[in-house]
Amino acid sequence: MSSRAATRVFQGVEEQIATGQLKDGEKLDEASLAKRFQVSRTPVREALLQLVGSGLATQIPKRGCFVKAPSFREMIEMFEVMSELEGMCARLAARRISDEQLIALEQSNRECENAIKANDSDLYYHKNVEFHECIYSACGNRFLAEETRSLRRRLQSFRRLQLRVRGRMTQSLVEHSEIIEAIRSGDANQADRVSREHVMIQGERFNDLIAHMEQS
Amino acid sequence: MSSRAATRVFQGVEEQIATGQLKDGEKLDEASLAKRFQVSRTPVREALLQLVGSGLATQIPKRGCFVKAPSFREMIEMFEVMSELEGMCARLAARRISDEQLIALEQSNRECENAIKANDSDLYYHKNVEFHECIYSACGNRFLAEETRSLRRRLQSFRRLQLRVRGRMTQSLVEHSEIIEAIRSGDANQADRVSREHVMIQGERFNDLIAHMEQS
DNA sequence: GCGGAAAATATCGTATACAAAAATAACATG
DNA sequence: CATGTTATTTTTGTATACGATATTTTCCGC
Repeated sequence: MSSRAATRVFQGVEEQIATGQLKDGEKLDEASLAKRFQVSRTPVREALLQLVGSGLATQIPKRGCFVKAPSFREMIEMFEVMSELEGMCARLAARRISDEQLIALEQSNRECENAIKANDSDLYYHKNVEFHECIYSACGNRFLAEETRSLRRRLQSFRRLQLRVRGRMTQSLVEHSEIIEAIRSGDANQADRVSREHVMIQGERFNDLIAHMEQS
Repeated sequence: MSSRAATRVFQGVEEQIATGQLKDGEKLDEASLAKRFQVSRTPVREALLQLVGSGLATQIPKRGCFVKAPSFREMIEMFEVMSELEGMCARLAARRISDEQLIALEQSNRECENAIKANDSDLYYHKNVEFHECIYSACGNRFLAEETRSLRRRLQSFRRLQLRVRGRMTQSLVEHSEIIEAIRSGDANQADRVSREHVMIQGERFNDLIAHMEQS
């Protein structure tokens, strides 16, 4: 439980947008949110500011705040950028990774493997984050790492769904191995290429998922 | 004059950070800022939130807000990412640009040329922004365009200095022509490569500039 | 009955007041 | 003199109150 009311509101609304309880275009009324979260308007306003800042809402001057859930198109666009950033991280990591960092990378991939063997998709989810975190740390560009992390967080809620797609975890692991191999051998171009594909495949899976959801 | 006090404070502090009046690590005291800008603490707090959101300040819980001017290293890192994003925009634009957009791109470059002939570096600055804006629009990925714009804004104040470096404007124009040529011929790889270099050269110039400033 | 103007109402942005938490300072005790 | 405890003070976070502006409603003239 966060000590800050503003943070609670922010995360609460964020959650409700991600889960679809708050739909695109819906009005984020300050008074209603204040009542719903049992706080005053002040922290609600701060939360809304942050939501606008992180692109989850839009503020039409003197008209109010509205939910801005990413459209299908925007999701694809975000994946396109994500694949570029992941590729860049891997490319730089291939050149700059230290021995210790390489060991940590390999270790985290083994843990991914164990999670699959245990058929624990939640565990896999976390270990997968760790795997990519290793690459971000190893890219030697903290700004890039932070930007990539930020975008990852934004795609996170959708990403969690993707892993439940049949066979995705195993396939993902194969791709991880390819990434590791490229980084280990210092092949920047290959690391870049494989990482991009790793993300874009998820984008395609996401596509499948949406299509599947729309059918039912 | 902005109608919002919060915005005035935000832009004011942003400006003072960019110009070095507010130095790295300096405390952003709510009460002082409120007095300085002749407003109450409420809009000051909103401004600080936005500053933190855009990475210009850090908030240590229960300790206050502090200026976080990018270090030299961070600047280099940001340029590294910027070159990747610009490259991506150009690469996608090479594949997706429409005839009208291509014409607009060529037009804005001619205007850059005129600005140089008139030796008007301020005008060149704006026309240069327009030139790149054309590419962003043509990349067919609005999310990417917005991210690139955002990072450009963040590097903006430094960028303005770079243009005053001797001969930079003319050199920049040559690079623009190369970018246009690559995009016109639909050579995505070339567009990517040239655009990256276009940005990275600026990064290097920035490096020169800093080195020069440190000497004096 | 319809269009437009004016009043009423809602809502946003800002100011101020208050409460809670933490840092600093002062003090007492060993 | 040092250390631990307590009090003071600073500062943060939240609530509420007020003024301004936009929107809606109502009412009057046509």
